[in-house]
Amino acid sequence: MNRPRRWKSGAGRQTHGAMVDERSAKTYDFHAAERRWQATWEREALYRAADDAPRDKYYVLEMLPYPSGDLHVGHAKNYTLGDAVARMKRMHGYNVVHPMGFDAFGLPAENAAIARGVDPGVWTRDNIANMKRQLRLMGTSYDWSREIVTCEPAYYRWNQWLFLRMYEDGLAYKREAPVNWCPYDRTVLANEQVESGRCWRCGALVERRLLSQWFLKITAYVDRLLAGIDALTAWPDTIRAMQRNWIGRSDGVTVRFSVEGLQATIAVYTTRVDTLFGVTFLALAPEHPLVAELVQQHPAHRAAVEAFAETVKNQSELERTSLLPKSGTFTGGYARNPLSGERIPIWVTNYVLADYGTGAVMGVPGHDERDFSFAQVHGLPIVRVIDDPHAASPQPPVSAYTDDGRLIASGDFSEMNSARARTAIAQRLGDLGHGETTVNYRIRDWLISRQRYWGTPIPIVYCEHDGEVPLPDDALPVLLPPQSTLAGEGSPLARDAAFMHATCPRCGGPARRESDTMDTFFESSWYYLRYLDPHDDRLPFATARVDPWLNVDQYIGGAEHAVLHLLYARFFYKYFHDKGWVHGPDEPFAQLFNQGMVLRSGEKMSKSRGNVVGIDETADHNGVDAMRLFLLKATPPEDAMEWTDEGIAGRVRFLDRVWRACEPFLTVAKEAPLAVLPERRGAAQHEVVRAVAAALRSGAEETTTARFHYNTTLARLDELVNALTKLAQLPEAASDPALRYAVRIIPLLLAPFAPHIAEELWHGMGFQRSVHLERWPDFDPAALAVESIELVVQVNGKVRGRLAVAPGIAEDDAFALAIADPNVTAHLAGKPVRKRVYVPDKLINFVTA
RNA sequence: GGGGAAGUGGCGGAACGGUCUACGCGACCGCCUCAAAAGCGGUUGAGCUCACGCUCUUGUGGGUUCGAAUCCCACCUUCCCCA
Repeated sequence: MNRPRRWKSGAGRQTHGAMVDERSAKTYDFHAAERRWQATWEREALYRAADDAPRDKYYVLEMLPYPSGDLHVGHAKNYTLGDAVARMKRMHGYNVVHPMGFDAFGLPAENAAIARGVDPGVWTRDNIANMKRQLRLMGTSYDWSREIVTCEPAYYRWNQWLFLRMYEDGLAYKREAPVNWCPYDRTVLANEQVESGRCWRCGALVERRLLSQWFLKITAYVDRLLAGIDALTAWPDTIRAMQRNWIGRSDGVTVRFSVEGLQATIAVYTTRVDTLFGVTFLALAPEHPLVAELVQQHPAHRAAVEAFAETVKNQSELERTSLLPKSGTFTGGYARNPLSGERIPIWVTNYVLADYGTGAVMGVPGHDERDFSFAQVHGLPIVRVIDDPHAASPQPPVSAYTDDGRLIASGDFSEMNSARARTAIAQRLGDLGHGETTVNYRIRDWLISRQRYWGTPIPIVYCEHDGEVPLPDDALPVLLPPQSTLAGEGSPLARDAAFMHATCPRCGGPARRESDTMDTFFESSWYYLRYLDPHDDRLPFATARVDPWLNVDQYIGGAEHAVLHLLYARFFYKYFHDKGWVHGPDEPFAQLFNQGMVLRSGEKMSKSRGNVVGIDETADHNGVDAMRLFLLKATPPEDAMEWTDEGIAGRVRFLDRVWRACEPFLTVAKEAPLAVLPERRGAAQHEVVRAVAAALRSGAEETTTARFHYNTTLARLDELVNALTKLAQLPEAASDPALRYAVRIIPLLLAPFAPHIAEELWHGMGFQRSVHLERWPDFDPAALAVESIELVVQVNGKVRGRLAVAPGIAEDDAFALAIADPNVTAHLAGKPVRKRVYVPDKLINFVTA
């Protein structure tokens, strides 16, 4: 860890003592510089964001990390990008707030506690200490005075406070519902945390269980969440599309079927009401409330229906909706088609879910694939009511025809096209009182109950006399009891007698606490507001403190949170808006940037694959600046990049080249003026000054456009250092104004990307104040002007000549030169020129007949 | 099945209607050295040609245009999300 010098370049040191001394004086010692400057920045609180500063604000935020332990270079890519943006914005004069904290509740800590017998709090805080060390080691410019740790009572009490406000407003409620149960983590999961029927954390197949659970009513905001997506033009289209799909708005019709012998009707929701005349059965979820009445009416079917319901009960959503043949059984009951009057058998099936739509669907096997396969297995009739224009329908049909088309065998509606029929049939159903148009959403309320220990206790008690009672604010926080027994069946808190014992705030009688804790996504739904008022002990955040900073200008994180965190946070923010706790923009995150992963040998880095490249080793072997430069240089930041030993070595070499080119001239460079372009004595000087301007322009443009393709900016820096290396070899280089200008400005160009060597060079020139308090210089377009440009001459679109001409050459002169070019003349070969295209300073194109 | 993103030298990428391949990596040649490493300088898409040059080349095939990696259509492949 503390080896004083690096591992690869500057070779010979380890074997030839004389060379060590000779060369090391000239070689950049990144270890010493990086340690020294990190300590200095920390001591001077260089990155503290001032709340009262009058300058333009800029809030740059990286997604709150889970403190899982060691960071690797994949994490570093994310933080390096955010840090470069923050530094660049500071250099452009913005008052930047760039905070960091830890999403510290959650299952890994609890599972580690069970596996190794350590306290989850101790495990978490140890990890946080290590991660903070590593984040500092990376040279990041966080304002640590704003740090938050979500497992601390000073933070989670405000989760409880917010929960109580939502409870008062009817947005937090408890109900019994079939829920996703992960048998491995022994807790329920939100729908957003189930991926292809499996637990998002452990991959276990999720089961369905009927449990009483706490929900947040995100569906109350669904229209605003959907409409808001349109305004998020600075978000990646992929994320916007994913959120739209997840919300899943569909416009359809609710149809009510009367049931023979019962007063009740069965409501179904369909987007294909044009196929209503093709209904040959109704399919109910086994949990549908009418099932009990139907079996009472038809006792012969009771045993079969009840047995079926029992087998379905524990099936996962995946098993029910996509695997294997659909199963079901007849209830004995019949309904009537409200338009055709046809008699329709009522079945219970596994593929209809109780909590989606109405818990019942109309079975149209002629035009729906799942209905088709169900009808085939159970011998139900398959009727075509939409004409298939491509194929003469075989009888019986061999597949469902799911496209729109011309209606047939549909009474008055025959011959209409599907779109028109949907409107007409909805109208008729409305007139008859058998249905109406309905908007349906795929998204369901957010289930926040977790039957685990390491989370925010839900501030509710159950009183024998008053029932469910919310705690008053002055009873907060409800603290997590220490030393709970974590292993075993059921919720750890429920087994903690001392915790569970409570007093009813209403009647003073004995009460039992809620033993569920909150989903950790609750914490991360509002943390970015707490950063702006991190020590408030009266409110989660004060409106007057957060408003001036809102909203977040640039949010940076992985795409995996597209429908989890990013949807929840938007929901919370809209609620806060309604409460008047925040004002200003309608959305919390103005711009979103999804950075790509770091791969090793083509695979994602993970401990289980054993291909992790750690921060500590990389910092030790190559230096932090080299690591940052490689992460930014290899690809555009949104792309996945491959970590290679050759790639990082290339950046170590680059920094050595910077040092060798600049270090001998530091003492003479300090007084070089930056406001005016230096005298340029020859081509080498012109090239250096041009390269400076190109790098300045690139860095500024990538920042203001929020494209952040600093890979191209760093390419311009490579060119600058290449040019400077050449210039530095000329005699009398030390007195060259162009060289002094470049050496003076290079620390400023490096500052956002390689902050340590930038500071080392800057102080080497004799400046006392940090380079990170300096401005990004304006570039002078005059520096980009060249004496001679290459004008391309094409004949019929093919390059036939290149002319070296002065920029701004007159069109007539350019054509005269072009015509005189022997190769151009040869290709024109006396053919008449039909058209001449002229792009000034770029190209001429002769088009012949 | 639906939605989205992307296919450019040996490799990562640049260019996003005007010279295809900036910059880096790798490879090769030279200088320095007793030698090597490091460093510095140079070469590096393919084919044809003694050479001047010519032809081809941005997944494939069409289209628009004086001109297409870039815009449009179809297809192929890879990755991501939702079923």
